[in-house]
Order: sequence, then structure tokens, then C-alpha cells
Amino acid sequence: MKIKEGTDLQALIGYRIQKADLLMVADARTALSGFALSPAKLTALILIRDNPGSDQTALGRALSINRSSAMKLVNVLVDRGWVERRPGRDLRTNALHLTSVGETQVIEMLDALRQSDTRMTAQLSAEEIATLVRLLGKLGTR
Amino acid sequence: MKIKEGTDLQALIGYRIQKADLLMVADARTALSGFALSPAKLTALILIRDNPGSDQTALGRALSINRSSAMKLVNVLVDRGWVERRPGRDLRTNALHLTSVGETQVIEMLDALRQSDTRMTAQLSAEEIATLVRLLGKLGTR
DNA sequence: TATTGTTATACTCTATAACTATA
DNA sequence: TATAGTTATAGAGTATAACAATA
Repeated sequence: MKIKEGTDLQALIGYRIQKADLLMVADARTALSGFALSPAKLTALILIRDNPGSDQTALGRALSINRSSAMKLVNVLVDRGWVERRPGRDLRTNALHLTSVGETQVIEMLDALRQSDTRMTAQLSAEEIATLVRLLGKLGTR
Repeated sequence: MKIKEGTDLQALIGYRIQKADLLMVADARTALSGFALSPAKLTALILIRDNPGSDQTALGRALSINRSSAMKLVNVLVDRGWVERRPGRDLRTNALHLTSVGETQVIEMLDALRQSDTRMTAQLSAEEIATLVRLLGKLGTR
């Protein structure tokens, strides 16, 4: 039994993007399997590294999840020893920072993720990649 | 607190695609909210319509989920009265078909989904959309 | 009043493993 | 032996609602 996409599905750009995302995430997940970390959590780790002192609510906004979900995510990174909660700008707020172990680990994991990304985009020229990024950036209602 | 994507994240095509997917799925979900059906389940419904008589395992393959997950998904569509399980090509197998109610409903829902898709791609010309689809199709290891 | 973090709870989606009927 | 469907169970990931502390 082989299933074919009909023209209705093929005409939906959202469907094409979702299929591409599935493909990319699956490979990224495999590339990161040795670290037992999902691509989404690595994204969080990188965001914290590049925005030291961020609070959890802001991290959640950047990841399109609410602060309760963000907290559970941060808990995992703290338990791993890669992130620490320091006193924030006021007494309600945490300032998130990578630990030194986290700094080291994120380099290794990012390297693995980059290799996946490069492999998956190997059929595209630099110009095509630039075009793809530009067109993706035009999606949405502005 | 505003979080910025650093250059490492921005350089990852997988990250760009995931952000685009999040954007598209969120709008599609809103467009379908009146039908209480997720975009993924509508995709399943369309696949069944365009491949009448498919079995659940094949449907799962097309959706990148296993047959156990596919079964739960089909259960929901059957409970809604939109899909029925008919006797298949042998006694182990179901043949999935849309009910007449399902046929009617899928047209309405697909219309709502198309409106979302059109709105989200309104900033792109027909040529740009064709290019986007072509470049997305080049992703992966061939 | 509004915001941050937290906790408890629940829902969706998916997977694994085992079972059965059939091939 | 292999495959399709099924069932039970579990694990991510997310959300809502309520609460305490702080602003």
C-alpha cells in the first residue's frame, strides 16, 4: 500500500514546510542522540548563552511556550548541570546563565547540530540557501 | 526583557524552517478551531479521501507515525463520523474510507485551511512561492 | 493591580511492547 | 515467520488554573 499526496495537500505551502521541518528535526534529533537532548532544548540552551541573565518568562516567549512550560524546560537544563539560576533584576526574577560545563557542552552539541544542518542542505547552493531564508522570512501577515 | 537570536541560531536552516512551521501551524490551528480538528488530523482526512481504501499502517507511514499512533488518530476520525473502516484486501486489513458526512466536512475544513495558507503566503509572488517549494524539495540527503 | 516563579493537574501526541488473528 | 490491528502503558511537551512573593 502506497499513499500519494493529492493536489490539495501539495498546493498547501504549510504542508510543504511541515514536511521539510519533519525531515530536518528527525536528522537533528539523530545527530544529538548521543547527548540525550532534543533540538528544542538545545535551542533554549543557545538562547540562554546568547542572552545571559534572561528570565524564564522571556525565554518562554522566545520559544513560543508559556512560563510554566519554560520552567520545566529550564529544570531539565539545571538538572543536567548546564544552566544555573542566579538572582535576577528583582526578587521575583531569575537570571539564567550557562555553567562552565554548559558552555563547553553547547559547543560540542552545536557542532553536531551544524553538521546535520549542513548535510541536509548540501543539495542547495549558497545562493539558494540565502533565497530560501529570505522567502521563509516573508511568510506571515505583515 | 527581550531575547535575541544569536548568529549561531540564525545560521541554522533547520531553525528557520521550524520557526516558519510554527507560524504556519499556529495560523492553521486558529483557522480550524471552529471544527475542533488539528491540522495534522485534517491532513490524515485528506490523505484518506485521496487514497480511498488505504490501510492504517500505510496512513501512518505517510504521516511519519507508527501504526499504533495511526490507529488512535483513525479512532478519532471514526468517532467523529467522518471515516469508516471497511473490510480490507485481506482479513487482517482495514480499508479506510470517508463517510458522506466526512466528504462534505473535508471540503469546508480544507477551504478554511486554504484561506489560512493563502493569507500567510500573501507577501510572496507566485514565482516566489514556486521557488520556495522547489528549494524545500531539495532538502535532505539524496 | 500586575508580574514572576511555582505547583498541581490534565491533555495531546507519540512510542514500545505484547497479544491476536491472519497471511 | 511476517504483517495488521489492537491494547496497555509510558514518556514528552504543552496548557490552564491557582497560589505566594514581589513590584
